[in-house]
Amino acid sequence: MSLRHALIGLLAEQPASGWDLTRRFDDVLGSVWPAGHPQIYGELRKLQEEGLIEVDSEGPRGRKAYRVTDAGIAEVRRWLTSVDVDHTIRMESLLRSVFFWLMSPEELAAHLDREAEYFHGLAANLRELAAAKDRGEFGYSQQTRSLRMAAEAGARVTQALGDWADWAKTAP
Amino acid sequence: MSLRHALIGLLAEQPASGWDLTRRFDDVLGSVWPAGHPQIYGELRKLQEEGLIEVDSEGPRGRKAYRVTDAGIAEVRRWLTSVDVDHTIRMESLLRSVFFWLMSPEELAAHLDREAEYFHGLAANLRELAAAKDRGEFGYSQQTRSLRMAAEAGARVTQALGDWADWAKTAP
DNA sequence: TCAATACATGTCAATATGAACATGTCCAGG
DNA sequence: CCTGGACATGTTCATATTGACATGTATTGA
Repeated sequence: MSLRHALIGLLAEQPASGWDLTRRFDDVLGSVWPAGHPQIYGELRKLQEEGLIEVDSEGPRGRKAYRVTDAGIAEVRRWLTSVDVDHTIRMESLLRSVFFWLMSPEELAAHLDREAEYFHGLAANLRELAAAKDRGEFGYSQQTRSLRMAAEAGARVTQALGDWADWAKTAP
Repeated sequence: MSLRHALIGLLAEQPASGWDLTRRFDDVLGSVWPAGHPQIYGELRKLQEEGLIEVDSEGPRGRKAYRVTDAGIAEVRRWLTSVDVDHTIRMESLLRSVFFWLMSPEELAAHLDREAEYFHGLAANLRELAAAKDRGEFGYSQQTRSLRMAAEAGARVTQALGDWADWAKTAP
């Protein structure tokens, strides 16, 4: 389970509330690790009980911002450096491709058109995001450089999938 | 939830038991949609109750092979043609990249080396599988052609990730 | 013949995930 | 003033997923 480490990692950048983290998951991590607010609030409580994070400040409307502890940093670093990567790539697009033979040629062509459009569009967005980071629009912090690498990975993967859909349309 | 449709889809190729399906998930679908046998047996029972599959034959050691029904075919086709694709790509490799800044340069370099090796190796395997299919080693059925397309997608995505890891090693 | 291995199905408990419901606060604009 | 929208946190229920445990059968090779 990577959610806890992702939360600690995000808090290592800066203190944030459950609400903040929910939005960051929506924006940044939603496409690779979705998490709704019920899961996030629950996990934050557990992390606090375990001493990996602590309350940083309390704000208006019951807002509670958390901050990472030394133990939390150690834990996320242990995860990054000592825990084997789970290389499962859970992707419905790919799962469906195993069952393309159950679609008519027309249905398949329409499906591949939609997929190609989606992936090429996403790839373009990610390339633009990467270019903006290269232009320095987000500064040059270590965190930004990591996000730059993540954007590059996303751009390459979605480009590959868009190209694949184009290829599949013309495949034997 | 795609598990039920994946099970129906696999049964549409040929009747199979829970055991058979567990192995096919391990072999073929495990890297894009993992499922352990408890989940599979449970889902088969539900699918049978709903009339989407039925028992085809019973064999030694309590083996029960299922076969898809017309309703099952209709349901998987409905999924393929009418249900929006969930484009979430759940991938721990990519999630971790957002937190690379928490690793030392040496740790990161070692990590990227391992990732590059893993993805390039997997890409090579998938390309060889695709080539074997192109040589006709698995026949030329519609199902084989779909698996050929799936292998192509896997090869392109893993190649892109391997290339990305190489790129990231030299990134600013 | 006996033991190891592969076959085959299942339950149970714990955890993860997602959708819906519930509650209340702050702030901006009419 | 008051109302709608964004902020903020939670619970509850249903379902999905994983890992551990449990049971027993057929086959193969020593």
